[in-house]
Amino acid sequence: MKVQNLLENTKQQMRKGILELCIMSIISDEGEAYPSDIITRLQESQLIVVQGTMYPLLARLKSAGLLNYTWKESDAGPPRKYYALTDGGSEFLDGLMGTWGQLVKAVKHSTKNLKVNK
Amino acid sequence: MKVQNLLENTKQQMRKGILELCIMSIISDEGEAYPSDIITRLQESQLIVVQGTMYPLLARLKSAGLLNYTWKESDAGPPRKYYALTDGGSEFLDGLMGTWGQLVKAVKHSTKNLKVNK
DNA sequence: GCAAGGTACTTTGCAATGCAAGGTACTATC
DNA sequence: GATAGTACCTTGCATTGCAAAGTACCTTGC
Repeated sequence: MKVQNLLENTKQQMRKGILELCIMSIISDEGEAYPSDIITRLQESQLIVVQGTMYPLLARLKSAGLLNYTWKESDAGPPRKYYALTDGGSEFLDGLMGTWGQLVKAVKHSTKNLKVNK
Repeated sequence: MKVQNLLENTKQQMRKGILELCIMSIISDEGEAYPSDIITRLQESQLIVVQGTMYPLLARLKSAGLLNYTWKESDAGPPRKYYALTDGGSEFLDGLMGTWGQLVKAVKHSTKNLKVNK
C-alpha cells in the first residue's frame, strides 16, 4: 500500500467520531435541518459526507433519543425530514464538545515537540 | 442505550485515527521507543491505549515501511523492541499533522456558532 | 397524461480497526 | 524451582463510514 493511500485512509479514520459532533452542531445552529442540507453545510467546512453515511448516522441518533424529526413539504421536490435536537441531544452535544476539547489538548500535548506543531 | 454510554462510545470513536499521529509523534520525539514506553507516554496526555491496540498498530506501520525496529537488551526483564521512524515515516507524520490541522479547522468552522466553543 | 429529470430518503454489504481477553517468553529474586 | 514482574503477540468481536443500488415524490415539457 502506498503512503499516499495510507494518508487518505488515516484521514478518513480521523474524521470518524467527529461527524456526530459537527452534524449535531449544525442542527443546533439551524434549529432544524434536513439531511441533504446538512451535507451541504458540512462541505462548507471541507468535510465531505455522503448520504450513505448521513442517513444511518441520523437514524442512530434518532433511535438514541438525541434527535427527533418532522416531515415538511418542500417548495420543489419530495417532502423533507427535518431533524431537531431533543433535550437529551443538547446535553449530548455539550458532552461531545467537552470530549473534543480534551482530545485536542491531548494531541497538542503529544505533539508539542514537533516542529510542525505550533 | 444510555446517553452516558453513547458518550463513551463516541469518545472512543473520536480517538480512532489520531492514535497514529500521537504515537508517531512520540517516537519522533524520543528518537526511538518501545511499545510499553509509548503507552506510558500517551497516558501523560490522557490517552489510554492498551496493548491490544498498540501492537497491531505498530505492526501495521512497520509493514507499511513507516517504522523499523531493533531489539535491545533491558536492564531488567525481556528484551525490548525499539521502534524508530523511517524517512517515509517522517514524511507521513508531516502529512498527518497537516490532516489534523485541517480537521481541527473544519470542526471549528462547523461549531463556530456554538456557545461552548471558543 | 406521461416521460424525463431533479431532489430526497433508505438499505445492503464491505472493510477498517480499537479493544478485551488470553497467551507466550524472558529475567530476577528468594 | 517457584513466584513475580516486564514485555511481546494473537484471536475474535463490535462499531461504523462508505460505495452502490433502490424507492419515492415532485416539476417540467411535450
